[in-house]
Amino acid sequence: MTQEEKTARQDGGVRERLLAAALGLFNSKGYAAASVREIVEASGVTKPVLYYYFGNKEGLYLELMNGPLAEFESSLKRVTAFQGGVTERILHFCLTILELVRENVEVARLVYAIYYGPPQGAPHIDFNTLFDRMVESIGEMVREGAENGELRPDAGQDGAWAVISILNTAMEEQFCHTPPRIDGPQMERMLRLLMEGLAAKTA
Amino acid sequence: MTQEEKTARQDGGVRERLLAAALGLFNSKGYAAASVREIVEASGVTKPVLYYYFGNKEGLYLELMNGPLAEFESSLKRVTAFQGGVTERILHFCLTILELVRENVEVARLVYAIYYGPPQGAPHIDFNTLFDRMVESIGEMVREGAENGELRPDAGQDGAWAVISILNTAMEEQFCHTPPRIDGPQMERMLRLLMEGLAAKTA
DNA sequence: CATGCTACTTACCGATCGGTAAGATACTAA
DNA sequence: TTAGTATCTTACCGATCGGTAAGTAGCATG
Repeated sequence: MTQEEKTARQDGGVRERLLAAALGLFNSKGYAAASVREIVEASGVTKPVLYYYFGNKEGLYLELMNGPLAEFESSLKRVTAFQGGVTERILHFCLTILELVRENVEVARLVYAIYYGPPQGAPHIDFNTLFDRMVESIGEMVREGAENGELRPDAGQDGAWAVISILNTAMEEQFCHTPPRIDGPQMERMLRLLMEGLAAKTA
Repeated sequence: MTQEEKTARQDGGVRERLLAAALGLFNSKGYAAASVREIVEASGVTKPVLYYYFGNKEGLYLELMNGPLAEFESSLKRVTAFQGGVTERILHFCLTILELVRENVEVARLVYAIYYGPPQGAPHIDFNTLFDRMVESIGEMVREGAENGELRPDAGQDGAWAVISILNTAMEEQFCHTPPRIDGPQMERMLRLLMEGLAAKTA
């Protein structure tokens, strides 16, 4: 066996296979009802391998979550750098987030299931900071819009939450329906209707 | 033992206690992770009693769901009878639905967990018709408003879905946060902002 | 009192659960 | 070749799972 073959054994993709299988099964059955036995069977390895790589079921779950979460969080940071009028910035923000969700539907689905569902014995993961970050960013944009006269002065919290509602529901649609009943263009149109209600009155 | 005491034994509330315990545990742990043992323990009876009344775990779950679902559905029918301008009708509709959710937070929480989460081995319950009914009612009101000139002619699907988004997110807030970040009055303000964007242009 | 029914208990079942000890295999370095 | 390490397997563990058979207690009726 050569050095490359050693690499192949070391990096035979066991970790990735386990993570992929776990994602699928946690999504389709939930944490509690997805057994270690079926996860390893779907990965083509034996049970102690899972314990070798991840310590236990919880460790697998935490690693499954923490990777995409960090990625999503860094993407969230980047998207707030967009420049333009407030309406265009809000649209850009929401469309980018929605695209992110569409590119990671399975992970997003699991995140939402965890957020809305019971823990099922799974270790606690706090998604609030992520969602709160989005709420905050949108709130900041609406506030700026109200201050610079682009949006009505009383747009504030209510306006921000109305934007968040449209984004949130559009995101949820990506994994609740096949095909989703709301796509990017439709969410944009919805937001534009709302932004008209938020617009400063010039008459 | 008298006839009243017989009644007491027959109606000692065992069914209700089992349903209440199941609701709490399904909500806090999920269907799969909530065991029959802990449900009966929380009810103060023994395991075969659950099987006596409900046949099995699935039967308990189905009965737990079907009761409130039927109630929610009949409430939904009644709420569409309200008369008034389209904006007022939409507001009334959404506020009533939100109030219904607030009065049945535990059931609503479980419904959402089921809707967004994996089945966990639980029997399938179709919530789509319920949600679809709401989507349809709101769509109908927006359509009427566009036809009678109260709303802009292109309000249609996008406007309806924007309303649904706000209602949906407000509903979810009732069990995601304590206290919820969106209450009835705030949802109303959000909807009014949106309705301004949907309003027919008279200028 | 005997019988039948309802509501409930005790004790048990086979199956599956997450996890682990002991061992085997492959590889590398000395 | 030996020793150590990484990666993996077989076989097993105690605990819990949903479910059930057999029995008991309470009650009403004839």
